[in-house]
Amino acid sequence: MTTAAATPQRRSPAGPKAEQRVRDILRVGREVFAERGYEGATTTEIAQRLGISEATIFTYFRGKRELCQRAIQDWYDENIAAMQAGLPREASVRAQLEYLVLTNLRVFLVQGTGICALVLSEGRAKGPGLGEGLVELQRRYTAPLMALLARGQEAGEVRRDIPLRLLRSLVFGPIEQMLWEVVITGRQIDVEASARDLVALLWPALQAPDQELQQLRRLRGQLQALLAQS
Amino acid sequence: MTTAAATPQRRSPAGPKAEQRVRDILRVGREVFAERGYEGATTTEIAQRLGISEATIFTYFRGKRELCQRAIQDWYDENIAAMQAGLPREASVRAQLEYLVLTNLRVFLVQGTGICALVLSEGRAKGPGLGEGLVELQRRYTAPLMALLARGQEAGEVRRDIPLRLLRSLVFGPIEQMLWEVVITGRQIDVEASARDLVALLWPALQAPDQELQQLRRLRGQLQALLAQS
Amino acid sequence: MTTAAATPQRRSPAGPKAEQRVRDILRVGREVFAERGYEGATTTEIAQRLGISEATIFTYFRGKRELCQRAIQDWYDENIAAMQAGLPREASVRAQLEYLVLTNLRVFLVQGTGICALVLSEGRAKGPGLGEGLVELQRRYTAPLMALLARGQEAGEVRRDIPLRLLRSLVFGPIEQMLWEVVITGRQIDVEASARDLVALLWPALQAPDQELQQLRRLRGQLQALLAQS
Amino acid sequence: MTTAAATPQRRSPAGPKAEQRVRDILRVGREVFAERGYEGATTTEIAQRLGISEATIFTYFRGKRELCQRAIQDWYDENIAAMQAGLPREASVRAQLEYLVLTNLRVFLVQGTGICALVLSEGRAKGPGLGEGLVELQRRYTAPLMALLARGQEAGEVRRDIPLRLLRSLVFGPIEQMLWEVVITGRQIDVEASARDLVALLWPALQAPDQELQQLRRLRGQLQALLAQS
DNA sequence: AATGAATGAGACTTCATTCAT
DNA sequence: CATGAATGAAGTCTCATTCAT
Repeated sequence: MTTAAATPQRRSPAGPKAEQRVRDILRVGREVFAERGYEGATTTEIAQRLGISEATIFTYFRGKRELCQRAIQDWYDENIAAMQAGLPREASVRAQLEYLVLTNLRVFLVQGTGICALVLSEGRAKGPGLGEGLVELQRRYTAPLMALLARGQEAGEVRRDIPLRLLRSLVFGPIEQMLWEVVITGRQIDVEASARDLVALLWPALQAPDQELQQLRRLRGQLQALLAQS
Repeated sequence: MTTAAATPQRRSPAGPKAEQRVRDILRVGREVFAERGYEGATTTEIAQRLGISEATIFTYFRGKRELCQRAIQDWYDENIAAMQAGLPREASVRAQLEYLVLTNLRVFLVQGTGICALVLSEGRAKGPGLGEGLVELQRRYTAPLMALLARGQEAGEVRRDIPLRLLRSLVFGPIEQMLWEVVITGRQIDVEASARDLVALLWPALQAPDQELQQLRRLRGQLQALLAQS
Repeated sequence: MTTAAATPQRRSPAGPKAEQRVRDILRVGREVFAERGYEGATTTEIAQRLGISEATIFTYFRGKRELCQRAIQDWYDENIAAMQAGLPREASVRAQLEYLVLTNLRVFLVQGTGICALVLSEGRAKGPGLGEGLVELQRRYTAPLMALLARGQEAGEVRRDIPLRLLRSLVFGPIEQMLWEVVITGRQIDVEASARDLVALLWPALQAPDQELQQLRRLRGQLQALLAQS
Repeated sequence: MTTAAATPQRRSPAGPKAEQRVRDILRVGREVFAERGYEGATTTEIAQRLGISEATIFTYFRGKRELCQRAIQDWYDENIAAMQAGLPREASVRAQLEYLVLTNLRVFLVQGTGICALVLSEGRAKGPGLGEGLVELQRRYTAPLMALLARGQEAGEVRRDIPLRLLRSLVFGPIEQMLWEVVITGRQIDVEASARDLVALLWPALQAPDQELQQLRRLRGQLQALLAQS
């Protein structure tokens, strides 16, 4: 009796107008989820900000959860693209690192940390939460930095004796900390100076010890010269 | 004449049995809030896990918010105490730093990062949320590290040219990152090794540049000896 | 920066069907509040009597309090309008008074005294209760009688030496008493006869003493005539 | 199996101490019910004001309803007794009327109108409410006035052509109105002057028309004298 | 006799979601 | 396609009442 063919779910209508609708809802959805968190956000508010009916949202999305997931995904896609697009691949490793740090700071300071907090707090929800694809997104998000660090290692500018993961934490960790400080205290900061300072602070730790050794050898030479003079 | 008499507050019981109840509820409340976040947690679930009636919870706490606040505060109090109690004040600055890093990693890895995420995500809630006393708690939580860094500066072992705040971020940031990695990927790590590695990684960045100079001078002495031998 | 954005208000629907719903809910709400008092009434009962979901009530009203306030206001508006519409302004003061008394009796006997009791008992509630606009409504409700009494005073038919307030009490007081008797004992009364009787009873007390003097003078004339005949 | 003997409900312990407890609870219960209304009052508040446990209340009363009923009854008993005790039975009917009016005003103005409102609003509750014995209590409460009016009728000082019930309404109605005015507006009044004024206002309406005739006859005599002189 | 402690029942309210139009 | 209208399910919280101690 029951035909094997799945009922064609009449969701997500197609067409250029429809695409615009989807984009609008995603944009505002992102805003609201970022401001209020997943549970705190309501479809009512999203619909009201758009000036449309709540029901319309459900014409384009299967539910609140899906909308939120897609909003997060969109945010990642945008920022991953931006991160990769602007990277000055010809510059020095350190310069590229500065670019990535600066861009990361900007992403959050300009767009708010809401999405970040959203991901952090919803990513850990028990049961089948939002967090399905988050690991992969996070991986892609941090990919440019990972690649850069790898290139740095190859070039002998970044130490090889520490797992990349740990180095990544060393970079992203302080960034996040700085952001929370801004959020909590409300104090404004000079983004570019902060990026420069942070990289200056991190750079010695990232550098390869053998690199240090080379420096020391160079130093030894210099010292020899010095000693000769004294 | 008919001045508004304040509605009487239902006092929470105060006997010895009561104290145990309060502890139980706080313990389970902490669990659930950590797992689900403030909005996602329900008094129903807390009561069910305890095998008690929902009403009982409200006999001991004025409401969900108060329960959550006290759960967070409890968590902080416990860990602040633990952090200060075990600190080897006679050891070197670096050894003390290792202790703090290790303890922080343990705190979260053993107890879960839920509370941390809870604080992070609810701290930013609009309006008069949970975040009343959070700033102060956070300050007390980071106080041991701050004090240590300050002592390090006085001893000339930690660079003075960078604000303490930034140095703190440099320490806590990577810790948090490592924790997230554990949570997200589910991979276990060797806590003690990780702590050692992280400090080794951080130490050069924390050291005072003039300290480096001193090292170089010591190095020069050694080099002189070396040179003499060669 | 993260200023608390007002939570968006769920707007009540505004279509033509919606208006009917609002009217229905107000009608039944008035009934239930009248029967049970504010605290005693439940949204559950109102919804059940209407055969709708409780949630529907909250689609149209912000809450129980608002529903009750609007129900009371509606009741007042209806009756104030009715009172003023039917007043025979060309008739004698006494005839108009009879009309007002009769209408008042009818208002309560037909619609029940519930709303009246509701207003009386909730008007005194501690704190910011329902009683916000009640004083004003009550003023408007008694306005026709007050105006009539004032006109009576100007026309020399109502005594001027007593504050209007007291005269008003003299009229409304017994009306209310009669109503309670009906309610409590359940005995039916002849509304029109009662109104006539009550006015007959009140009239001497309302009349101006100098008016009495005039009557006595008239009487004196009649007496003179009488005396002459005797 | 089930013995016919009713289980002896172990309620209302006896003894002199117990009686004091009952009195205390009734006293405070009256206060709270008067302030908050039946639904608004809580056993919690009553217990707290007494400094005893909630459970104790239920040792002496079967439940909230019973407590409230007995509190109301007590109030009536007290005031009925007071009303009858102080009545100057030797004075004129009018003087006795003034006493009753004054006492009624005092009862409410001193003790608050809470109980009055309580009776009014709970007396009409649907189902088996508090209102069981209220009719009888109300009858006894108004008995002194009824008796006085009856004596007045016998003495020819109060008109006989109007049912006593209506005359009673004529007296109590305005009293109640005045009270509500005091409660609502919060304005203080001179109780004794108000009582005098009200009786002065009512007296003509209460007087027997044949009494009036007698007055007119007396007047006629006086008029004759007057006419003779003129 | 008094109470500390617990709770069942039920209140108001919110919100994601559905469906006929 | 968009939506007005309705609602089931669930949430937080209150309170009269019971019972072992």
